[in-house]
Amino acid sequence: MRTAKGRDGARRGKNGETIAASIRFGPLEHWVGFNLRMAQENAFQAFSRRSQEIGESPGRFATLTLIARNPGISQTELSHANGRDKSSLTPVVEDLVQRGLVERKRMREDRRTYRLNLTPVGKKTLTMLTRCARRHERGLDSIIGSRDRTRFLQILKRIAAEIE
Amino acid sequence: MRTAKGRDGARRGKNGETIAASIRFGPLEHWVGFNLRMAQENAFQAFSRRSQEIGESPGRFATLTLIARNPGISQTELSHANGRDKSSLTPVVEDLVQRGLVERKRMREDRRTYRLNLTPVGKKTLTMLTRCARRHERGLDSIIGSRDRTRFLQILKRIAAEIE
DNA sequence: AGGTTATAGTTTGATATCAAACTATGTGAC
DNA sequence: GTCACATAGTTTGATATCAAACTATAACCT
Repeated sequence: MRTAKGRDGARRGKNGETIAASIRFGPLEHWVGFNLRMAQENAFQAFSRRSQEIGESPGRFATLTLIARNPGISQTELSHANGRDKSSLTPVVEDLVQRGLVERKRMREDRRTYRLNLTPVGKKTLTMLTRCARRHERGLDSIIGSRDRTRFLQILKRIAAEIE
Repeated sequence: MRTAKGRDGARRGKNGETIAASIRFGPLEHWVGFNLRMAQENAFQAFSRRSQEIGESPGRFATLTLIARNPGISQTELSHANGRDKSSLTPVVEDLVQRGLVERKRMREDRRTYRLNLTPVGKKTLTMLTRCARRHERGLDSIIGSRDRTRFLQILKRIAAEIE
């Protein structure tokens, strides 16, 4: 076990174990890009664990929410709203339809387009996932602190919207 | 062109185009997890475009920086520091060694472990990538604003460290 | 109508990632 | 010394993603 090899200072890896200590991050330490990635990936992993407890993939959550809130949404609209390429959505929708969470109908007016809607089963699943997400958010909130939360969220939104 | 189909309100997709408008995000709007993902992914894409201009993959940047700052680091230490599984690093290191950016030597004391170091070519590449990253950071800084930057960074670090 | 162009969704090929199984070395107990 | 166990790195198999090519419809212009 040669983790701390003479130098000192401890740090936590994503599974909570103490990692090699003594790692120098140099400029990464102070750069937003790197820390944004670390925060997002760790938060995503945490949510992933939670949603696996109820047997759903974490990526399904935003998809189901967007369908629930926008009944009849098309796949392309959905993929944009969710920040993914439309081609990524093909297998996801296929799976959701397969498992009876989502209903998919061709539009009359434009037979290229599908309309997506949640089935009752889909709504039930979304309810459970939403409970998961709320617990997850409570965890995040307690880390961020209620004083900074609004500002923090605003900055995240601005980054997503304005970075070029 | 049937993007805005009677409803209103505009929004920007990741390539800057106006997207379907009228999408309702429901609770996602106010949730940190979702907005963290959107911010990170858009920021990463932006950096990706920049680093492609100099012909390097964006993921190489953190890797090279960590090697530069921790000469002789092992692959496992590096993967932890970078928040990736050690197995993900195998092809990356192979590529970097192949292209002469990184030098890789077996340790005497422990012949399971490799030591990684930058070659002169690797250092030069890192210098260019660092310039890219600095431009990227300036973009982020101007979005965040200097008043909130420190606090924002601190929160990101706390999320990465504390979320479970 | 016919031809051009745009759009919705799928397919295909590439990349990045993880987790678990594996190989090889090393460490410690006895 | 030898056997059980731990560790460093690789391999393998699965997943998620993108981008570009493709199919089918639709819209528009003449």
